[in-house]
Amino acid sequence: MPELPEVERARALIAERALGRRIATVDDTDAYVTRPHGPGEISAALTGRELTAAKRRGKSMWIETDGGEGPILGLHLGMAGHIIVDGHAPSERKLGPPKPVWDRFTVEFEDGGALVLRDSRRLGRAILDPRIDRLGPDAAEISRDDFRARVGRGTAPLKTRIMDQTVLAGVGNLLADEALWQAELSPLREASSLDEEELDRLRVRLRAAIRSAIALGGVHTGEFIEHRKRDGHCPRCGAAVRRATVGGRTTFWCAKEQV
DNA sequence: ACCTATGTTGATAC
DNA sequence: GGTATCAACATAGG
Repeated sequence: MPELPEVERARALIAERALGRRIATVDDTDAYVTRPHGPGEISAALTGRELTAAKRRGKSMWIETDGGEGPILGLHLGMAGHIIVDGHAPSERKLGPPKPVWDRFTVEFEDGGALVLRDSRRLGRAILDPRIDRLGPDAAEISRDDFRARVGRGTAPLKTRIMDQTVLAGVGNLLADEALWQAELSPLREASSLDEEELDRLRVRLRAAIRSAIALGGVHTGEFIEHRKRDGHCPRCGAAVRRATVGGRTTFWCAKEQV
């Protein structure tokens, strides 16, 4: 489920519970999650370092060490990853019974606690010195002018455009459907066909949806999300929701209101 | 049992 | 460069 709101909650968890602690050992033996690093490479770089900052842009987060002087640990939750610190999760939703094999990457501290990347699907990542320069501006921070210029162009469908992480960082499939529903815009609209009023409306609604999701616990708390299913109905007007594949992702929208 | 679906990203081809 | 498609992983559900 991780989109921007879930990642922000994970980042906040790290900031609250893991900063100021020194690394004793690192389990980086999952070669897939830590690719392209070799086994022991991340461990060698991080052992003995102190975690000093936890930052985020879109769905990517990273932890600085030794006041920014040490190596940077990049973390990505993929499609099913969670961050656990000393057994605490961000409490955004029930975690199923964890299996030890789901702990793909672990940082143990000198005080005995640990930070774990728990990921049933193994599509999360833990790498050194992640490249965040390819990401667009964070979806929660982007300015009005920047949003107009970056989103309002191209021939791709609007939904595809706002999910392009190089255009705007942080919007996933569910958040996209929620924001487009809030803004009453069709996911199929050609991105460059939006006027400034529509772009501004989308930005405002998107930011509101993000803030709400962070506060309430995740994107699944969105007002439209529970109606986002086959035979669902629009919670505003009652019209049947339409379903289609847009940009390779399953998409639901109110065909009556979203134009 | 078998098939389809799934919140992300990246590689590849046109 | 922009856009579309598929694959990577593993699990859940009809």
